Amino acid sequence: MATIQLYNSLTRTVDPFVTYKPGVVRMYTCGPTVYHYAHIGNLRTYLMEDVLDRFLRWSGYDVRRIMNITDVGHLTSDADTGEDKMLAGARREHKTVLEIAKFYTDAFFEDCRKLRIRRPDVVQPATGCVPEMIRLVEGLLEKGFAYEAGGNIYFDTSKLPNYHVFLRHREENLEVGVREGVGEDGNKRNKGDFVLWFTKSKFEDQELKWESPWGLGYPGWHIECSAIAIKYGGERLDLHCGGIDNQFPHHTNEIAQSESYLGHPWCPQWFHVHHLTTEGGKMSKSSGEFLTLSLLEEKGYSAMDYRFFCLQSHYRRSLLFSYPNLDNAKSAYRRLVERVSSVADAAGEPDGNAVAAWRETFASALGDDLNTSMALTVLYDLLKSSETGATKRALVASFDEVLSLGLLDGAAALHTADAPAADGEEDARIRALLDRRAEAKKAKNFAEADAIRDQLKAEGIQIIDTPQGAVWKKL
RNA sequence: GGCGCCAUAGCCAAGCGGUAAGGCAGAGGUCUGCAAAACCUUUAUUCCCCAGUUCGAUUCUGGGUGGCGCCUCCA
Repeated sequence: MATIQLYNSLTRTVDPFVTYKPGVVRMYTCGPTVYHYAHIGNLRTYLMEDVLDRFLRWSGYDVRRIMNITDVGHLTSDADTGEDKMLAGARREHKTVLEIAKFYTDAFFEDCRKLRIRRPDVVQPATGCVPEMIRLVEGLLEKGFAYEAGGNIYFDTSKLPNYHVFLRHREENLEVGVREGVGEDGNKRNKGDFVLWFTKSKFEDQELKWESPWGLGYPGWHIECSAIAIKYGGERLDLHCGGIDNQFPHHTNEIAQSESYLGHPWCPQWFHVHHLTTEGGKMSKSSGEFLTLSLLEEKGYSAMDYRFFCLQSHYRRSLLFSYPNLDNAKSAYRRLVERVSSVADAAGEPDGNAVAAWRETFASALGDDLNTSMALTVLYDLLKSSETGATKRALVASFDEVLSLGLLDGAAALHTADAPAADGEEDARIRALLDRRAEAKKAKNFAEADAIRDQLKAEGIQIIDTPQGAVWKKL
């Protein structure tokens, strides 16, 4: 197993990757809040986590990736004045909360499918784990880490000697209500305290409520991840992932809850993906153009163009999204697939030694804090090298288990020229036009030849002239 | 107010103590009736600025400047 190093947000250094049980990775990745479509910034995080997941598997680890689906309890504010996001979405679309959740969960996984993101081994909606959350809150109350105030249960952050594990915040410097619309909750004993369970909310029309020892209510946001992570990942998690903005308060609160409940350290390694930004700053659903994968597709970009765009950059750097930048990735991806297609059908046996050596180079690029940009360079170097076609083909297939760029599939799709398209009639019509163009060229009637070329181009069909004659492909 | 991250060619982006990877775009070439596609060649005397450490700094330290994020909706 090659050496793997990852930046750890807890230690703030690049550390050797370790697991509690050798060879086994329990990996938790915060999932989407399903009250709206995911934007491409959200998707970047899942995409980079997917590369990590795939790379660990490729390296021989037995990985279990767990993901929650937030379909309840994610408030627009953590004070008890907050409105539930799911409820807001439901109101917007005149549907029930669960209908909304179902619809957007499906939409989310459809985006993931297009982006070739492996489906996590465990996908758990929060609404399916309420008893586990209640048990966790009970445990925290028993151990004295939580208190009841004004009908809600709060976590008492003053009970922890080191609550701010990621950032060196000092309690007195925290500003309450930095963002617009966030009010102060008078029930809290300390500024950092947060709600574990609500029974009282100013939004009494909360649609989903559960019976609990404290009355009819619903869970706070942070408790769902602790409950789901412990249920499926056990008491010792190896790796916890998420967007950088979740470092505080969400992940900080998760650690506080989980470790207080378990009574021992919980997860030693934290992987945070930085933001996709636009010229105006951080991408959000409310401001500016709402950039979804579907929108990119409408504009002529494929999911793989976007995946390539993300892979070119490092997960721990913010990435500037712009259409010119995406155009850049689009043509780079197209050309990459073009190059791969030249070895896609290579016959013969790959050279075992060469395969091992290239795999090692590839592994050390990704093992160095998931340097995807460098991994792509290894791919380019391979394609440029003097290795045989069979060796290249085998390695492209291997690398693509991690990169998941659909390289060989994409290359196969380019071969419409050789293999007639499924629609034989269409193919025959185009071939007839190509023959007419060949005749025209022979007769030096270039005006007609060019007219045919322009006509096909207008239909989205590109003519490629080869020494053996013209072939075509769809653009 | 506090806590962090970042600054490398026209653009994206690696490298992080030994003299600037890779990709896109651009330029030149091969091919072509002309194109397109493909392929080949080429593109930073220099890494935001100023000090310091060092034989040597894009890389380390200090100080600036600029951009971004977090401080209870956020991936």
